[in-house]
Amino acid sequence: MNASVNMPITRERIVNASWELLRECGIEQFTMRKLAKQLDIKAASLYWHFQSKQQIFQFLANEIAQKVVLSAQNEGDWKEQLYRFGNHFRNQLEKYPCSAHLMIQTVPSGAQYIDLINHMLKIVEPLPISDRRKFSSIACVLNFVLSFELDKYQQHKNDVAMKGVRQEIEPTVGNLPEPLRRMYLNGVFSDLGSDSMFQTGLKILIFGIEQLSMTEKET
Amino acid sequence: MNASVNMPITRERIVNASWELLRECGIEQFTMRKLAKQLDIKAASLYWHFQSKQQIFQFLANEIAQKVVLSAQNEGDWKEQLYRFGNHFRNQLEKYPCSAHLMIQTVPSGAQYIDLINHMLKIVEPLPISDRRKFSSIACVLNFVLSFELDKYQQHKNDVAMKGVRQEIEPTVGNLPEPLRRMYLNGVFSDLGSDSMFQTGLKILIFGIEQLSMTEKET
DNA sequence: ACCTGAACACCGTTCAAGT
DNA sequence: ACCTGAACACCGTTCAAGT
Repeated sequence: MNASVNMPITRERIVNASWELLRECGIEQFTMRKLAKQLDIKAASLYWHFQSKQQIFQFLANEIAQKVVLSAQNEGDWKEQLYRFGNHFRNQLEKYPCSAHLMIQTVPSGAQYIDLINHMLKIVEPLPISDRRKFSSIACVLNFVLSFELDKYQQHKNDVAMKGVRQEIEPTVGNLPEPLRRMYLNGVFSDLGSDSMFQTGLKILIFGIEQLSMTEKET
Repeated sequence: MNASVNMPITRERIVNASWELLRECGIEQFTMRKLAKQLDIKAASLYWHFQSKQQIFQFLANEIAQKVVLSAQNEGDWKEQLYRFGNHFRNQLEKYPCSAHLMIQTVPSGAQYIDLINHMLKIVEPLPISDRRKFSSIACVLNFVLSFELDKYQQHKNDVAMKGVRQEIEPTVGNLPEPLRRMYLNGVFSDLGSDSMFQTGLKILIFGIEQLSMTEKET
């Protein structure tokens, strides 16, 4: 598959091939044997460079975290920063296949992951709330962005699975309960992973964090 | 394993055994062969009752969704309702093993899942915002609760994996960056899946949704 | 109708052996 | 140091055959 015939196998080449394989097959079809084939070696050879499949995934997740932190920029007050960061984070996730899956499956022990958390903590640092609440706040944002991408991936998978099998879902529209039915007919579901939905969610979170700080101040 | 020697295999018995197996092994070790062994039958037999492992998972997820909707009660204004529902949802998820995993992996096509969405939509129905924003709002809440349980599960897995290997994490505390270091020393991480963290997250979301409605009204 | 034996086409991982 | 052959201990799923 790979053009390079005799280039030595490096960690970097394995990582590149992994991204390619993830893009082609998705994470559930990602296989050590397929990965090896892509590099024109045998599966067993991979274990000289990485001690397990899980470790490869960890490495990929760390790479994403690193990219996110490195290319992030902080300007403006905490609200602007958090808003910008949310969007930036999402943009980065979209560049890598299965990125959200990788980050969720991963134990957040890598240095890059820690940097990511810390970067977010610094944004909410000036807020007049307890450390616990700061942490809760950024956990919300992090989980929101990740699960947003996760949902989009799931939905895309459903879409390709349902290809042409629309007749199985169409008849059920009739007995959808209200208000779901109305929303479905208004096409609310067609923009399930859309940008506007993301912006709304992020807005909710930032509004909420702001409000949390304000009520805290009073007490 | 099961006491019943000659009871016929029913869908219900398979489902019960599945819950048991999930509780014992977790979702990643859930195996058709193990499930069969628990019922004193062969793996192949399961395929007469369910067409695939995925379908069993779907069924379990639907069962959770159903329980959540059925035992939910709506009192008070939308804020109270949403707050109560968030807690109720989480309580139900905690009763079932791997519940969040099941619900995330699942395609939200089952009637029970639809009822769940619809139940939440009804709560935010009186809000003066567009349908799209209503949908975004409840998606946020849903994802929050699910990813909260997901994180807790992950963290628990890490804990048992790290059992007695503390010395590998302890030395790194020294070079944790600020403000993460301070928070770690203050024990913020010890209550990672705690109730107070959940309440804070939920509060943020509800505050945020409220704020969203207020700014919408102005325009 | 319901269950099983036996197989198929895979997995991740290990390890002695090769170069 | 780096790679492979061959195996181990599994998977989910199918299907002819049994009762």
